[in-house]
Amino acid sequence: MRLATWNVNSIRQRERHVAAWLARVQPDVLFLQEIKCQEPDFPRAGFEAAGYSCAVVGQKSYNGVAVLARVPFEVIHTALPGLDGDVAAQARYIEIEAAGMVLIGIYLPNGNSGGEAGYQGKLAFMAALKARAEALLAADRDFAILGDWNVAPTDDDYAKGALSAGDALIRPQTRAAYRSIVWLGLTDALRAVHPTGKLYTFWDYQSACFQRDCGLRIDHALLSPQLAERLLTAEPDRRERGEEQPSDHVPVVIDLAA
DNA sequence: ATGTCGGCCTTTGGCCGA
Repeated sequence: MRLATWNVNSIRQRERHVAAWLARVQPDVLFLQEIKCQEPDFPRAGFEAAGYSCAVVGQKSYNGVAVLARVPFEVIHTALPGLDGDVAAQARYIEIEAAGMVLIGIYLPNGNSGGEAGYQGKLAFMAALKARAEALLAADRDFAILGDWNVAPTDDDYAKGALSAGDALIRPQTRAAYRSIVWLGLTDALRAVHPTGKLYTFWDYQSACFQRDCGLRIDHALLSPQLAERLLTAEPDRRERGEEQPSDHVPVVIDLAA
């Protein structure tokens, strides 16, 4: 079972990249973030022709998530249960059931815009996500949460100079909230496979960041305990960042046994 | 060197978000 997540920074700009990537990597389930369109404008036809069913949670201009899957699935939630306020109206969450698992795709608020209220929205999203994970653990479900978390969990997870001190991606409260989710008993798949050292999933378009490997690890896949026992590999696909007109994020691919 | 993208309105440039 191959799971993946990719912030594509506009699906209409990246349709060909995604189609080629599906053909090359053959994921069973791919979560997308920042599709930046409403559901009717999602270019589903090409993906469906390639054997991938699509579920889309879109909005105009910003945000937007989707899932493409070549295994049968059912959409369970299109918004994060328990979340209120402005951020709750944004297209940032999709939850499906597939192959006996609950699979969640998220686009967590960046938290650097909108002042302190914007940052509080990020924390509110993380609190509600923690509650959702707790509920799934209590129900003894196998689950994974994949997506753009907009959190660089430790100092190994961003290049020096890639972020300013006080950035919402590394604020202590941000990291504490991330840890509190992991510490429920989940496994950060990339770090389970690559425990130390530089490991990035995003390079800013500005200042030749990719050429200088001035990146961030902000796209994560967290696995519930029983799924973690099935973890085989977890890799960022850096190759995609070197393609023509790439997204600023690369896909993260997780392989589970059976 | 406030540097690059994407979307959209205020629309052929400026703004926001990232």
